[in-house]
Amino acid sequence: MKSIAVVEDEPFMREELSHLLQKVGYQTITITEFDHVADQLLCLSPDLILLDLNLPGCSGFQICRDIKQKSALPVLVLTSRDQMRDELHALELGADEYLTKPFRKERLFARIANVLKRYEGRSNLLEGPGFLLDRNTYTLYIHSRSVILPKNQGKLLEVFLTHGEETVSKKDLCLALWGTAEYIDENALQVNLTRLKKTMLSLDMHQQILPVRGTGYRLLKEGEHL
Amino acid sequence: MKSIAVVEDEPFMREELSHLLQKVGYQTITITEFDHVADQLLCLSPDLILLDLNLPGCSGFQICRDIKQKSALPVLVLTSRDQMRDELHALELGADEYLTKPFRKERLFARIANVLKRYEGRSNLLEGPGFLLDRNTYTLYIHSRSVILPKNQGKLLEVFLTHGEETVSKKDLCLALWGTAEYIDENALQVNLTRLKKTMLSLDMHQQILPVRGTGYRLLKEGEHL
DNA sequence: ATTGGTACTTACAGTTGATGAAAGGATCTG
DNA sequence: CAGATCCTTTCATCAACTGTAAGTACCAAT
Repeated sequence: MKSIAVVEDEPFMREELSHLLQKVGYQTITITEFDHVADQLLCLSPDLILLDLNLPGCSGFQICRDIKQKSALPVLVLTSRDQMRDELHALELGADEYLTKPFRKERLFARIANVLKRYEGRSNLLEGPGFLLDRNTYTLYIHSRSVILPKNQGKLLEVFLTHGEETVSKKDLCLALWGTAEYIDENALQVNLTRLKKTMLSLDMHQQILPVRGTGYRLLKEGEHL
Repeated sequence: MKSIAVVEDEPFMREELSHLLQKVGYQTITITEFDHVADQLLCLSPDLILLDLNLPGCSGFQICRDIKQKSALPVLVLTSRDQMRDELHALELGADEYLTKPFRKERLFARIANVLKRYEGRSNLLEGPGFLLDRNTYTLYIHSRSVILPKNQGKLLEVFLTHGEETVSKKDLCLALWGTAEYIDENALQVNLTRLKKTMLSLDMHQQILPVRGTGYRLLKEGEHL
């Protein structure tokens, strides 16, 4: 069953929404504490977020931005503000849909189904700057092309992506490749890294892998120049 | 530059749209012949389709369905009908967005940008009933899982999907596999079909491949039982 | 500048998995 | 039942990924 997080401060509305959604077969999670909403949501990681814009003490826009920055969770903005500016703003921030209150429940359901369908199968897609990586198959999507990375290269790239811009120790890399750090074959790791670098180059990925002497490796930050 | 196909029968509106879109940096393709619209669009394969529902002599719904069945091109339905029923219907058929006329151009642009962003990198995804197939890598997405099909199985599935529910001749299948129908190795084709069937079974795909005696093969229709 | 350590490159061979050939079995249709 | 059509299994070949090995380039401190 798909779960939907309802972020809405007005208690009656919140209950109503939750009830409606449950009736058509969704599991609902209601947010009642409006501090650190984005963090709460990231922690709960529902299948979809219904987000009201008018919240006490915090901006719905900000929440939307935070969520989109730190995850790929779908966000459906639901609000009584009927301002064009708001809608454009929300969409710019990465909201997936925008509905104004009052709404017909059929419309809401249709939009929810639409967004959920749209996200189907993306659950194991890792987002990198300018590309996507499927954690299962190590299929890499970049500039409307797609390539299958060899397993080892995929694993390495996956580790780098999940570590953001921090340095990843060789131990961790070996662990990811062979499940053990016991016997570290530095050379094999080295060769695999070289191969990954080569394929990344051939795909015009501006992302680069830099050595951190004596420690490990890290991704070149966006906009960073050596 | 992204290209947008405008499907709109009213000449003034069509020109207006085309002009607006060009001003903000899109290349536009206007459809002026309303026979076989879906085929025209598939052939042109623009980055996005702006589709009016009220067309002379053909149903916008049908066009939408056809397009979605044979491709994964993004469709933004734009219409003067303000019926809830139409909107729900369009969304069910797979439309990506629904806007009613009259519209503010900012809203249109925002939605277009939204849809385009959403489709980024997915240009070569083929949509089947309940799954997606990457035509490049033959990565299959189903039930939030993903599997890489061997090239031959991928090619076969691709052919079936692009043929909808029609029967595909063995000649066509051989052509897809080996680029030639000259020397048809019936057996090799057979073996590859069997393999595809097996993997489809193992993935719980309710879709099945049926033989059409003496002719070729076809996909089991949705909901059809043997 | 030299030197020891670290990072990189290249070539090669083993392994794995996809493919097509072959042969025989199952199923359909008249 | 007979002939055609369709299916299954097994096996050898081939391509691609991987680790090994050996050697080269780079760096940083003395």
